[in-house]
Amino acid sequence: MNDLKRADVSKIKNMEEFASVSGISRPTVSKYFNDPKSVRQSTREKIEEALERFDYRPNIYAINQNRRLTKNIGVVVPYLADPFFAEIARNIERRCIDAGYSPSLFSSHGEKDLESEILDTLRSLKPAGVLLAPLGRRSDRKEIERFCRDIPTVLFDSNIDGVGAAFVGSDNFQSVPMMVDYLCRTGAPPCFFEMPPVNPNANKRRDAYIGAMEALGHTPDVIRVKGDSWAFEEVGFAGARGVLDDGRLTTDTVLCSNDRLAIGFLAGAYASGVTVGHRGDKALRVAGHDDHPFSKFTCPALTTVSQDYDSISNRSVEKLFQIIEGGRLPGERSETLFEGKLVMRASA
Amino acid sequence: MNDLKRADVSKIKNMEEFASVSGISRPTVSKYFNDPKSVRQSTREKIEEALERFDYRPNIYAINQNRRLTKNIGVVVPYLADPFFAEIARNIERRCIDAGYSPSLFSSHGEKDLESEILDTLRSLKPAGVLLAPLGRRSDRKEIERFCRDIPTVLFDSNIDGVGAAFVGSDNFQSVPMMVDYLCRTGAPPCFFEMPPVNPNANKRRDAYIGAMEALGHTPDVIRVKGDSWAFEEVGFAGARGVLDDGRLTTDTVLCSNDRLAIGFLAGAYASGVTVGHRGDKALRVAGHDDHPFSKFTCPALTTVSQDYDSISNRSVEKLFQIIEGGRLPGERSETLFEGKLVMRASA
DNA sequence: CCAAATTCTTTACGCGCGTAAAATATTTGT
DNA sequence: ACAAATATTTTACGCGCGTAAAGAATTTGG
Repeated sequence: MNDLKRADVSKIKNMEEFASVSGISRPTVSKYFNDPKSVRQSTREKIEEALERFDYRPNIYAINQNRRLTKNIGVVVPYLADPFFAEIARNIERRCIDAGYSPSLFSSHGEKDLESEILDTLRSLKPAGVLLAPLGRRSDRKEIERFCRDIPTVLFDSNIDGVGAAFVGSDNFQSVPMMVDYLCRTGAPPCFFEMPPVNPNANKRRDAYIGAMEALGHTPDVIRVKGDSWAFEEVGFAGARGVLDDGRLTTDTVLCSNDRLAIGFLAGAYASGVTVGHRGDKALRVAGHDDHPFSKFTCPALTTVSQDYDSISNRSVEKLFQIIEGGRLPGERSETLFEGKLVMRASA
Repeated sequence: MNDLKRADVSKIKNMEEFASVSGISRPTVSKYFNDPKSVRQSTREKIEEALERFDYRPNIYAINQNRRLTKNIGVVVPYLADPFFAEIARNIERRCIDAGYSPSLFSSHGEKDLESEILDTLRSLKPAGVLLAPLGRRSDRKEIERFCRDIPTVLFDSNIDGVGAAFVGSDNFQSVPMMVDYLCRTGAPPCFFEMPPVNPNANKRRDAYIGAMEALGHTPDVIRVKGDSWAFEEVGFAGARGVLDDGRLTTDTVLCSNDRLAIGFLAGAYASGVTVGHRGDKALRVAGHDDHPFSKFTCPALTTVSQDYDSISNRSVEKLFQIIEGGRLPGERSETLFEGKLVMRASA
């Protein structure tokens, strides 16, 4: 009674106290918090009743110190200021929480050193698993390999051959040819507008473009502009102005290697007084790739290929849980590629 | 020697082992990790030398369990898919890391419940302090108040009167009148295009608009459109189409309550075939507020008021550190407002 | 109603580190 | 070179919880 009264005024400070006010032993309470279903129904009710009267949460530091494996999931994206990744991160976080894990979100901000730093930080978090969208070509491959050997890691968005337990992304060799095909059916064959590839997707898309054009009997025309930062819009803008003002374009149709580049391109075209749209009265057609959240709101709205955020994030998380809960069976490294869908808007 | 050899092959597993291989006692090593400058130079060198030979990092869970106060900083933004917040978060994270703290980033995703959940999670992280940009009107005020009583918290971007140790944001009553003044000098007085305010800034901006118009001898004209989600672009798009197609506009100049709304408005105007720009041959002038990272790339580029990301994030962090390191002196609740700068682009 | 199976309690130890106190060593100032 | 100031070592305890083992209590099945 004395204990109860004290606990009533001041807050519960540890599991011992909480166990006593709930009338259950501490080890059982501990078991409850690890998995509520692992204790008898009547016991569970007692605990949950106490949980309503007193607000107590186990100390996560003490928990994690003693568990072999924490319930933490690391989530790393290359660039959080890109709404594409923000959206995927959002999805992933929710899935993890729903599955009883604690996600921690990190952004490499396009910097190799920061990416490595983050991996180091993650190590000390002793996470159950990690979902990693690498920077790509900028990444320190060795570093990431080492990391993946120690901690179950699923790569997404940007692949690194043979690294990690699985890869989930989109199938550029399906989506790009589809877009090329569409553009050729509806007008002039496109040129391909790209910047120095900061990640492997960019390369694959170029190769896919070239293959698709050749398959259709057209000569590929790749235009590479300068700029290797993650400020894609800026690069696209400057590139467009350069290309347009110099009259370097041999076709009136431009396929950009991603939407952000296309958004910059559109702005550049506008600034140069070049009209864009799929209708005949416009000077140029411009298409992108990714269905970036803002692509709906460009002027004109951007024709693009949608990447299925939901599927990619869901599958990544599923894969990771399989590996974690399957007890780290090596199995084979799996690659899951989702197909893109053509999104026809006004720009092409 | 035996110890050394063992440590050489297998990795260092705790501070005890690391202390022995570095020839320093554990408590001193502990002191070093808390603050490298707190030990003698020669000792520090010995430790850092050992640190290069063996890669050891103290177990953060054990550290945080025993420290009265952790070195964690919580960072909460309302909506991470908004590049504005992504950018601020980036700045804040860097500052925290540089100051030797570990930031943890959370996004409320526009959901009240999630915001409260995050505060709960933060509590159990026992952070030294928290930087919180609240959802605003959607926030659970009581909940946030309780939180701020327990943990040193600096609010930013969106104020809640009297809550938290400090507020850092931008001065809407300076920036909006400045924009109104500019628009009136260069053309017709603007109407104000807004959505139901999800945060106090929206309200303040409307009031500032009304005040500024009256001060200039014009009749304010506030147009409110439907939609109370955080999908501002969508709301702006639909709102623009509605307003334009119905001919509800009484002026050719539109001031939007923020850039994201303006981006949607521009897309809507384009879709409705209404030209936008500051030059006389355009049908409409449109201005925004915030200097959103994408505002440079709209068509036409958006005239807006820049919020100084850097200053806001820096000052927020500074304030928090003052409070943390000043030993939680209550002091007075300070409010810091930064002035915006007019950014003249093509849209108005 | 009884034995078997399950679940709980008790007891006890350990995780890796912070931290305090007292003893010892090193540096500093003069 | 010596006393004072500072830094380090030793020793020891505790943080809050996971977890294991053994015995006591409860539930289950027939």
